[in-house]
Amino acid sequence: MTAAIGLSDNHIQAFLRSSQDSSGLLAQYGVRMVYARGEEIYAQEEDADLIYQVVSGGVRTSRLMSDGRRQIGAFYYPSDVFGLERGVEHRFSAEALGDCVILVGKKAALNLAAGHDAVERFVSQAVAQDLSRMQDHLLLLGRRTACEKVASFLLDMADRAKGNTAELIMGRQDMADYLGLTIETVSRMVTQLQAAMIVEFPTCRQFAVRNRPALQRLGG
Amino acid sequence: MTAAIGLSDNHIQAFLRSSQDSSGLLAQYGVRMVYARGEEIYAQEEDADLIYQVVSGGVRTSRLMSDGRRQIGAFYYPSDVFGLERGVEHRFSAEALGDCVILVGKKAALNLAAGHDAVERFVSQAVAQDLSRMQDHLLLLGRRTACEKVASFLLDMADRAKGNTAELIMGRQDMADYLGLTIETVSRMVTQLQAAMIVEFPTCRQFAVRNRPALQRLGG
DNA sequence: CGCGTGTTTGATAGCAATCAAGTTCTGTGG
DNA sequence: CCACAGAACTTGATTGCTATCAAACACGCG
Repeated sequence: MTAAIGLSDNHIQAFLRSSQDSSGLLAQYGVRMVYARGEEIYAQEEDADLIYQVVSGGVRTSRLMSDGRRQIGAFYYPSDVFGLERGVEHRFSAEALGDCVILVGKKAALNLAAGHDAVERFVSQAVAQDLSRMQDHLLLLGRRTACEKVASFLLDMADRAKGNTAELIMGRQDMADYLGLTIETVSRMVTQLQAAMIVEFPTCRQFAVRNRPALQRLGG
Repeated sequence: MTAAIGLSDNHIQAFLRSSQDSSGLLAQYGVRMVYARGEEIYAQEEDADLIYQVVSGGVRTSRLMSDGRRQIGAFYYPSDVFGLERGVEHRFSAEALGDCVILVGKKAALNLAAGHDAVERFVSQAVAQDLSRMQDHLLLLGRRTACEKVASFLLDMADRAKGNTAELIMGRQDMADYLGLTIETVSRMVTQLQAAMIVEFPTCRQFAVRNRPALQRLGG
């Protein structure tokens, strides 16, 4: 799983533990939890001031409408912090994409243990990242075509993996619910991008970027 | 303008100034600025740690793609705080919808003047609201039909005005760019909702909710 | 009153959803 | 190791919603 972004578990642990900045906060004071594929990490209506950080595996946040339509809010990879979006009442739930390890900490407890400032820096940095990603997501959903959505998504995944190849930790349905498309349309666009020699999928969960400029023209 | 949400400027001033909570922070320590209709409050690439609060009038945040497509991130009404979305680099710009008055404060200066805790409470509350609204917006853009989008929007506007009537501070193009639709489709859906006796538009900027349950069934 | 901007309405086209099979992949048990 | 069942993915045919193109209509303002 961690191989998907090109880092070993050891590297990530080292990074999470580094105390130069506040990014190791949860590694020091959080509780380590293990979730199985599909398991719920928190529910749509539950309320608590918990902060989460991915160690290995991946997480999605999602919201289900009464008629079954679903929107995925974001995908989180190792080192990403999530669970911040639940202010007064939170509206999205979080689920494990595959088997994964998550660090969990209570904000109030972290304040006591690590100091108010460190927690604030930690949280506000995570919030800034979340807001920024969410803005990109808004533009994607509102103003891009199906082809652009998929291109943009693959570009984003490749960038997170810091390379031209990446392993997708989610299936087509999750991609569709993130992009505001149907599973069939996602599949067709992937086929189309492959036919255009822009990306290559050895398997449906792995891909390589073959023509990055073209991909950027579509999705950047 | 302030009449749009059913509060006089005096009421708003009183509210903004109240020192029981941190909501009067900018009223005490911020600078009062006046912007004309359409004027830019901050640009897409500019970077500064300024916080803004609407006193009267309204504000939109928007992002423009190179080919002219535009996505509006949010609309802000009197007492709303904005400008928080610009973490590392901010991607949206903010413009005045009509002539409006805005309070502006530098975060660093506010920390000195009002204390770290007060500023943090102020900011984190505003961030929570922003995140929550943004999540609703994501669902709206990704998984709702044109009719549902417009219904949801009108419901939201009526709720913000705390009543069954409201004055829209934005035109059809702004609505369209917020909802991820074209101006023609927005217009058609408004006509349709009117024909169904669900809402009524005396003028294109004013409306009354006639059948709230029906509107909620569509947009809730 | 006439112009310009903003909105509505109409006709048509096109993209993505839906409905419907196939095909590949994955995990399990023989 | 192979055979099989179920799930996930892909492909095809068709429909339908929303965009696009085009024109008429309202409203505010000089």
